[in-house]
Amino acid sequence: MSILASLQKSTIESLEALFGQSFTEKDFQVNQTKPEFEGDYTVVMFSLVKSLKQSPDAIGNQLGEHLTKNYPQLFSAYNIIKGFLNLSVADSYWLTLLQEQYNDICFGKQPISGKKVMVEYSSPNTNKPLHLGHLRNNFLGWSVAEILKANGNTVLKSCIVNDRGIHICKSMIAWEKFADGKTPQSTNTKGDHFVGEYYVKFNDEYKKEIATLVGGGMPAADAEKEAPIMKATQQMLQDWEAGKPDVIDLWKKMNGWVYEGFDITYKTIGSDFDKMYYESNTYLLGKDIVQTGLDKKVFIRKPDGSVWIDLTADGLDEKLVLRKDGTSVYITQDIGLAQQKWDEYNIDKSIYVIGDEQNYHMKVLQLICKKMGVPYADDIHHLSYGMVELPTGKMKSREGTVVDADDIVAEMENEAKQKTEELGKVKDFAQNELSALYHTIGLGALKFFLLRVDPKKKMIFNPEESIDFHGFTAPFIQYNYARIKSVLRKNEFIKDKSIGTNFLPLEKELIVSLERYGSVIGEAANELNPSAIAIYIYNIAKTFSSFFAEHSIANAETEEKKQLRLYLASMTANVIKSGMQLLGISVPERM
RNA sequence: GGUCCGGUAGCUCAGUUGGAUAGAGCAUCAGCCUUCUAAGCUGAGGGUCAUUGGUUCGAAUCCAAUCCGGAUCACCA
Repeated sequence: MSILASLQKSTIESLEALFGQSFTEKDFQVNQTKPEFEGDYTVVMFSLVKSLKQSPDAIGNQLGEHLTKNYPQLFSAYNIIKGFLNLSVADSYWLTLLQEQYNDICFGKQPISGKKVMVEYSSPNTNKPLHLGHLRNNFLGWSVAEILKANGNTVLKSCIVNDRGIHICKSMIAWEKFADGKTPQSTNTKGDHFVGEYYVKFNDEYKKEIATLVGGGMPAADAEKEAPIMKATQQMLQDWEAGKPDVIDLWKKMNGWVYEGFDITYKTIGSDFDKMYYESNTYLLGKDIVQTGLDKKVFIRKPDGSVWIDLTADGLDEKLVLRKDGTSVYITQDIGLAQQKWDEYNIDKSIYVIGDEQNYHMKVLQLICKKMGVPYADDIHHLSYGMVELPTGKMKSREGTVVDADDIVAEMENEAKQKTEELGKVKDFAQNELSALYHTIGLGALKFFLLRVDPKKKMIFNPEESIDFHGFTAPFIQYNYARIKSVLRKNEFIKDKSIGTNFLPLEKELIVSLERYGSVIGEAANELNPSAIAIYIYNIAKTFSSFFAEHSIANAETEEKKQLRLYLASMTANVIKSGMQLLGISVPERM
């Protein structure tokens, strides 16, 4: 049990003993004590004043007295300032914690609870390479999955690949028209980048054709539909759906190129999946559910044959679920795929990591599920994250204004290489060790940069300014980890040696922070928010860094102090490594 | 226009769900390497928490109105 939970429990027991009423942890608030006051945790008295009809200080005195007298193993002292009861946790509590946990790599994590969660993330299109926005999605999804695991859930990572549709046909048409038989191999280009070039080519050509038509006097709206390359693309989509062999062959060939490219990127950034869904397999799903919905009168069929759901009563609009020709739309397959996930895996919760531009869509999906009365409707959760934008605005693959994923990773690794060489601390590393280190630092800095902010906030990335390696960054945390490991390599624990009986302020601050790790994992899991972990780990590293500058471990005043500090350092290293792992960031033994 | 999200230091962001004098990093300035890794440490300056009103012991946090920015409201996905 965490010290916070113990404090809540003992406070309830004390209040009940003192005042003969029953209480819950919601009747009072517990905070960490501000550094300018004496104590570790603070119980705020004001909320108790009304029901107890006594002054805050009077209640605080009785409670503080009762807690220190009856729970001496937990609390050693108290003071009251303006209605805040500040409690000092007994040093023996922290010392015991340290002795028991200093070398436990599972510290803070929950045992398996049996809950099964699916996290869908990444969801790429097979007509272009991944960009910085996809990286935010990938890092978030992967990290949330790890955080949920650490909190006791069984997690399945899934991915729906957007591998068919008009946008895929666009790059296919452009390749047919302009490539002259070129391939990724013949041009020595990564497959996803190769295909992406033709997606851009399509749009260039499409714009030209529109301009010509408009120049000839056609209204712009008509020109968009009448442009020959667009008509050819639409014909190709129909041929694809009809299964025309040469189109299918081309589709398979070009998707194959993209997958070869994606495999490399996913391997580099450390994304993995337990289950792949392909839209080419799922796009017909959901049609039978629409029929059920019609029978249940959840959906309505209009005279032209199209099927709709009326969500105006819920503050939304009428939404199409089936076209008049009977073909399905985006939401139709999502309804079907949601069902399939439950049928296949018997999951308790389904999390979709999707950008906030699709908030409306996901709301509609959930509402439809509710109205259909499916049992999992409330267990669908949209983890909505903000877009990554450039100072000039949104990134657009069509127009080539994107920060490419492969490029930015390579740049970060290169940056790591330069800085490492400047510092010259690892001159004895072999070449493969060096490249591994650059990867760890460069990718770590990038992941941390994208994960340290609240997911739901949009973020602006300025390619002109390089991502920092100092301060609130992964390299700073990694650096502190490496410093600890260095100390631990040079100084051995002494068996059965006592670790003394008290703490200096920075030692205390560190152990109090370390103790909170489990609670932080719990919070991050509840809120699906990796930034909670990032901020916490950074603060641990920062506290350690101050401590490290202030006090010597190797030359501590006494053997006891040295042992205590070695334990503290060891536990700090474990928590840093564990927390960074939840973010998908590894930590080097040296740097 | 409807719905939703956001506005905190020059910049990028925290702010424990209503608690004590609003905190970090970057940038600026001043110190600190003959001792465990200076990708570091210590200190300084920097704030009308968009604005106005309300709720109460107490508001950056909750409510209302207003201003500004963004997303979305396709027989696209």
